[in-house]
Amino acid sequence: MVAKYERIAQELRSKIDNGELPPGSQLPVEQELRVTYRVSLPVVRQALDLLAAEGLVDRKHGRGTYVRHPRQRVRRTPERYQWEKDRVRLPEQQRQRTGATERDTGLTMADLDFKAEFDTVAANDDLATAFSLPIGAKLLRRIYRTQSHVEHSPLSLITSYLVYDIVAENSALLDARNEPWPGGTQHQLYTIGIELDRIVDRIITRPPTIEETEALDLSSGVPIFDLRKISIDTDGRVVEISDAILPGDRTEFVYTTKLTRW
Amino acid sequence: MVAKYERIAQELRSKIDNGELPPGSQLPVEQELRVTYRVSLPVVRQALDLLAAEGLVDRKHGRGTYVRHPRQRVRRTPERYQWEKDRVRLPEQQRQRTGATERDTGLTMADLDFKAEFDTVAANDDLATAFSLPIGAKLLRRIYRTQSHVEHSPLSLITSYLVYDIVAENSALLDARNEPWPGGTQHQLYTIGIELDRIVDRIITRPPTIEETEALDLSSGVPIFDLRKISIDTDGRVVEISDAILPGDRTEFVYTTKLTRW
DNA sequence: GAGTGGTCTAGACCACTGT
DNA sequence: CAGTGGTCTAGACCACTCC
Repeated sequence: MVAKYERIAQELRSKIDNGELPPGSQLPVEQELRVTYRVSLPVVRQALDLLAAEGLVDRKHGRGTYVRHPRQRVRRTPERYQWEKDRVRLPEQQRQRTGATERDTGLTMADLDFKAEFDTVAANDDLATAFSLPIGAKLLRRIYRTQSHVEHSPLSLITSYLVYDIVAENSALLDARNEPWPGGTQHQLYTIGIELDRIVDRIITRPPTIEETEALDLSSGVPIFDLRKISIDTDGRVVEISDAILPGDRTEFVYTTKLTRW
Repeated sequence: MVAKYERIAQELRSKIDNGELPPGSQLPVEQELRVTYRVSLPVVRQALDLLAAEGLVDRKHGRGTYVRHPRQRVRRTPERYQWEKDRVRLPEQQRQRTGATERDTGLTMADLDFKAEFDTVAANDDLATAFSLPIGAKLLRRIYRTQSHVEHSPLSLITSYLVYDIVAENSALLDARNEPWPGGTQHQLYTIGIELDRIVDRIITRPPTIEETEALDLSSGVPIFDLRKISIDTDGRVVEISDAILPGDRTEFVYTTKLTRW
């Protein structure tokens, strides 16, 4: 026995697949579907909610239900890390020109709404393990919100952790008003004599929390990427951990693995 | 004005967060919540459905609603590619010992339910572009389902594409009955004189389709990873494209980027 | 103001799970 | 068989969007 709402969803799904309902087009309104399929309103709504959870349609209050456009994904590759490192030792004027976010998005600083907040926190179990520090160790936490006023651009929520005692050596690094810092974190670390040896990316996916949904303006059903970036210096020390929340429908990761020749 | 179902969800959410409702514990049944919050049943259900979509609880028909356990994630790293390549030129007996899946999961072939189906398809726009071939080019499509009878292990759905005219040189490669092939795809390619130079991983995330939900036994709200692996040989030719669907709650990717020294 | 989706009520009956 | 979640009805009223 297939449920009615499943059957309705199935029929709409195939109309979307075969192009009868192309991206951007409006689905029949709830009342109309109620009549066509001879069901009560909640059943129609259940079918549409299901399609929304699958990412096929967008429900817009007061306007209608629309077939979702496939999103253009912004590609993220680890080449950015080497690019950042190469910029560190350039003169400030050149470093200032553009940051990594602008490089990724193609937007200029004027289009971006940049916010940074700093505070200190005690390392929890998770962070302490990652840093190889005792639980409770003092960390500088930096929270970045990059928003854009122009549409269709990727946003992100980034939380970065640094070991407080290490970065306190340069007090300018403790003040959020110095952000955005020309040359980014790698240059900040450079000011206290730290050179990065490698960066480890760990990628997971999950449904967003309510806050993430709002901050990233996610449609219902869209999952998020949670990227943890671990920066390790030339002494093998973990010097920064950065957690980025990225919209799952606007992001793709590309990593190339070179194999040794026979 | 906060909706009632939102308020109920919020209250249950905090009880889960603060440990009052630990992982594995059962939530109050719908009827009980209906009384406690003085709302109708659909409202309670809406709240619980929301928590399920967020991945916080599992709804089990006929049994109750339970706080979900955080899943142990299986780590996927690109080191497996080099490992596979190194195995290619070992004697068959050693290659036979274990495959990549077993290496990843720690399970032996006896625990795994392995299925392979081969057919040929015409390259669509997407595949033709990736292979740098004309649309309609003949491809060998290989579909693998790896399931496990023991619990808590990762499953995957893999679709692999090879250029038909290239692999037809060794007719053994066209027959699904030769799977699982000791040494995997890299060894199969080796039999026709192909050596891989590099592998490009492209990772996206999205909600699962109905079929994927069933095949991977996903709880509601769990997104999936879609990993496209592009294998490029020493002549710079794309020789294999493999699309893997992986459960989002049981998978993590780890990639290390080595930076050049100053 | 008209059209649309969002929330909610107060029930009824069915399907699955475990004893 | 009892307990639980799954589906469905037939309404009512509210909130948002756009003209």
